Amino acid sequence: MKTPADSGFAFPDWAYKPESSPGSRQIQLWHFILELLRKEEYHDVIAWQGDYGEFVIKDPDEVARLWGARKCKPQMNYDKLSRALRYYYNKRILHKTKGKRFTYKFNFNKLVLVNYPFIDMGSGRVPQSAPPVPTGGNHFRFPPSTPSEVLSSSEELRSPGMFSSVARRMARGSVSDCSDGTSTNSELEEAMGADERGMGPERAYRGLLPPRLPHDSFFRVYPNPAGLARHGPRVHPEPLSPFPVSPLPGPGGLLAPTLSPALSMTPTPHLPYTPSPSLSSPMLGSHFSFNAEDMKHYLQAHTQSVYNYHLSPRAFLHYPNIIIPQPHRPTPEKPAAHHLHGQQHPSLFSHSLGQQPGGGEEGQQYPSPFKLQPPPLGRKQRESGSSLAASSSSSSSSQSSSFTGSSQKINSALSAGPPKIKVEPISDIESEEEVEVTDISDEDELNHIDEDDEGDIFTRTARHHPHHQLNNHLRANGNGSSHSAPPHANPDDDPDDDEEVFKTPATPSLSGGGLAFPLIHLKSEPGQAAPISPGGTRCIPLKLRFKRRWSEDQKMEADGERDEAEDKKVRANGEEEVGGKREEVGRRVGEVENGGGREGAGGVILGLMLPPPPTQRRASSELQRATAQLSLENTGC
DNA sequence: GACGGAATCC
DNA sequence: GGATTCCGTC
Repeated sequence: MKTPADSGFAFPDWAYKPESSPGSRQIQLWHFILELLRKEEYHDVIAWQGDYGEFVIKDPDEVARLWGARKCKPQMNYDKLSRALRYYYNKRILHKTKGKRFTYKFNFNKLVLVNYPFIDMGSGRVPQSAPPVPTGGNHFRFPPSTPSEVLSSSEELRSPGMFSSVARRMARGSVSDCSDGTSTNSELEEAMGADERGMGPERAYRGLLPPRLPHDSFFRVYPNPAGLARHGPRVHPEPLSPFPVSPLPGPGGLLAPTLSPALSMTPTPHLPYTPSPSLSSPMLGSHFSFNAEDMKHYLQAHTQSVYNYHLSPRAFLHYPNIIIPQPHRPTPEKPAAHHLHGQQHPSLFSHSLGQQPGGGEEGQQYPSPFKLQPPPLGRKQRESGSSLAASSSSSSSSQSSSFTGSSQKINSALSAGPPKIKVEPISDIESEEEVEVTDISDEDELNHIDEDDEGDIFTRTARHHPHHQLNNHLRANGNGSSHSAPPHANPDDDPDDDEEVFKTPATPSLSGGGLAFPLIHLKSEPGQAAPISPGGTRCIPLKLRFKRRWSEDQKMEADGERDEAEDKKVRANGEEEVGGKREEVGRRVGEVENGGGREGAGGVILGLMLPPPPTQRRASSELQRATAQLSLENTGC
């Protein structure tokens, strides 16, 4: 059982970060930890112990030394290393086992979802050291509800040794170019068996993968488009529940997936198990058994759900061409239409999901079957009432392009009154306790998804996105399309943002595909004409929009000119107050001019400020000038 | 020992 | 971005 070297657990090449490439010093600490953990040579230094995924650093100094050697940081010590480990807390990669010294616990679920988002599901290799399937055959059993239900403490079972190939590869890639002669990697290399050394990466990994099933079969969406979301972990603990499972295959190897550790390392009833933020909560009260076919479906759904709701936005930065459905929600009762079938629009997935530098063929090989879907509406957002409805109703547009942290700034600028949306760093928003859902969906079946431990990263980051805000504002002003204004209307001079929004393929038209909502084109090719929304409304250039507003306000101001004299008298008494307002407005204008709002955030800010109250007419004038200037700067729509 | 902020490096 | 380094706090 515990023969990691023989397990053959294979990750596809794309699963390996370039940091893991041979000679790279950029190996991440958690990689390294796993690397050590799989080596029996280092079991006196660090070893799996305790609950599943839990390990103890038996010799902190030595681990630090090894790490330092690996990173060519001779000054490394446990204090520094532990600091690095603590940074993993927020990332949910790791957490501390309270009360146990030097004991940490991997959150493989998060670890893999973030770092191995496109784990190959077509490989025929299965981790033999994965948690066992008690019943064998094609059936899987979910972990016990509570740790107390399992008493077995087999070290072997605890140890997620299916990382063997990963670690093997990491070991291969961990050859340090340090010349101090203390390279940990040399030790690790030596620790590897001859068979491992003899097998090149191509054979050891890539060779294991094909033949693969096409993605459209692997990631085929269920007949019920909403089925994915309907099988949430807590409300409907059904086979599609998006929590990890032990994907051991049946004799026929129906699944035969090369699963992410998150999936494969799920504890079984034999394993002691302590709920962890992301592993346990969906499992609570779940005790299932189902066949491999169900498992396959689940895995498909799970994988897709990862992309819909759970994946770290960072992972998406590598997949710039994803098209995000832009739900138009005149009738919130149509959430099912959000779930698109990948095979229906294969062109949508023509973009590459591969992220391996220099390995573009991988991405071409595996076009994305995923599209982001509007996350469900959370309780808090639902309860927030209609005041937020306008914002929520267009949140779907925001999700399409808001994998940036910059939206937080915008959100704060937009927030008037008590914030209804809690904006947190990405690293913090995955907290199960902190999940706040903002979506346009009213369908309860969807809502529990966002209560997953994985959190709804996209949801929260997306809904604050300036694109969304601007679109929302434009709609509110009646200037925009009845549908979401394409983000083309947004000035986006920030090249950084360009990297963080999904790019739209040349053939993005899903509008004719029977979708109940139009797609939002997150980014168009340079020079591309403003798209026509499915409703037929052409994008109104921001410049023109500002111009209109400018004209209106000019007219209004001219009308109010007659009152100016009287106003001055009043102002003479209230100069201080008005000045304060002017200062405030000026400050906000300054934010715009200073680029305080990216991606058209200025328009958003301005939009919320308009029309100004009569007492701020002068400030409005300044604002208008700033607006005009801004509009001139924003040439594109 | 553990935690996390802050500055800094790469 | 992912550490590394330093440090104050508990």
